Amino acid sequence: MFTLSEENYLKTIYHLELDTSKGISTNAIAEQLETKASSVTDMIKKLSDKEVVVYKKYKGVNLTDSGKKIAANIVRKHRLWEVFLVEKLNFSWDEVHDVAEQLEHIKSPKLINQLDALLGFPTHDPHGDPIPDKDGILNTIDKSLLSTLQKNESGICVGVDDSSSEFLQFLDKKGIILGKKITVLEIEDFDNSLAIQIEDKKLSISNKIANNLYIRKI
Amino acid sequence: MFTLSEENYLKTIYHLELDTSKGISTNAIAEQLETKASSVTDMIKKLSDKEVVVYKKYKGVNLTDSGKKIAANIVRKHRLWEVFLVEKLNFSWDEVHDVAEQLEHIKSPKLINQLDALLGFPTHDPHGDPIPDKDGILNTIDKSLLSTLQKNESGICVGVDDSSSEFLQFLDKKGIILGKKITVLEIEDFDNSLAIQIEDKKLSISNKIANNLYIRKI
DNA sequence: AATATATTTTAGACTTGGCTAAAAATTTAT
DNA sequence: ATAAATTTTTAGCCAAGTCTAAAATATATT
Repeated sequence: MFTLSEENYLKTIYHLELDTSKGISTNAIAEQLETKASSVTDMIKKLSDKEVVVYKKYKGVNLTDSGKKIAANIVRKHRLWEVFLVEKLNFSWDEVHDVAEQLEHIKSPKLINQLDALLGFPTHDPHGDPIPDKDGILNTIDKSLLSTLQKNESGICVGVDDSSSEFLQFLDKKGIILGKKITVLEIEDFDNSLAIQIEDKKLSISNKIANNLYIRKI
Repeated sequence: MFTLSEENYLKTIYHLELDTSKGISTNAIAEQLETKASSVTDMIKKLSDKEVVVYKKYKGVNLTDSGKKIAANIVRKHRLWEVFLVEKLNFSWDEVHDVAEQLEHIKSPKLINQLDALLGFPTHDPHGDPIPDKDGILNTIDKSLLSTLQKNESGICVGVDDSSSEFLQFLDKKGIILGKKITVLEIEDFDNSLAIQIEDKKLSISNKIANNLYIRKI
């Protein structure tokens, strides 16, 4: 069994491993968890003793298969709870993260299986991130940043990179909603801002926005 | 804000105060929490500093109004989660306690209010215990132990005293369900066992059972 | 009322998870 | 290739929450 702290470390390493194939540095972990590298070193030793990570001094850390499974299960719980909060409890997608961060540590396999069923076995959370299955397998779909579309190309909005409250509320305000079709009408050379069409609305968005919004090309 | 441990102490004192009007002894708390009296003394000092309990050395402890409110809110969360598990996730009433024990510590007022609404503002948990309202007020109903009924008297089954898994499963097996009408057909002098009628079934139950089952007299 | 018994508190220690500051190893730059 | 800069680890300390053993207080007995 793992403590709250251990679970948070595993989850953090899991997320960091999705971006790089190398060993995860103590510094990178410390930054994510808002703690100090020295504390990370201590914790990694514990996790290494429990055989959920492999650790070579000064060389970074990686999850073992068993560690990966545990971490994926925490992510699974987090994302299922997010779906629950939005679908059943009328939370908006920018309100769910902190609560899911707490709920993900509840230990009860039956609870999660039943929750999964209640929600109709969702495959993605409210931000478009995939929900790992019971075995920790991630069903990743083929998504691209909106900024990679050429003029006159279209895509279905399928997720966000930045899922901060501010960004999500901004998208709400603009009427940008997952599942909607976006067409690039124009790309401005001088600042890479985009003129896009979503539903029957035309709007202009900055390059920064386009770099944080995922679409599935069509 | 209160730690997990502090919340568990407050909840325990709250429950103990429902039984006696005196100060709650450190020993009583230690027994409930499966810890040692010395640990309880330490924690009580902390809670006293935070002004959620009043404490006189060697004289036991009591909740302040503010402590009572906090404790009632934890109990409220516990019981709402129990209803959720039974009503929405198909848990049986003997499976909910341990999970609710975890869920009661999740901090999010919106979560609880929405959950309350989703469940239709229930007044009692699956064991018949009342759910404190937002202000911590307990809507206690007039209930008696089944063992207090005389021959040929009847009552509606409204709760259990012992809510251990074993007892609850026993009741399931016998077909004794909250809300059903029970009539005492016979009281045996030598062991105080009861012959009862519930729905169209007649069965015999021991005095121990009758001492753990609440009914509302009719 | 004095003593015996039971309860409660204090004192000191341990574990977990964290910190700072200094030392060690690694990487980058000259 | 060596010096400088950066990263990582080690060493030692701290707070929360718990424990055991001993001391203090309260309660029960004669």
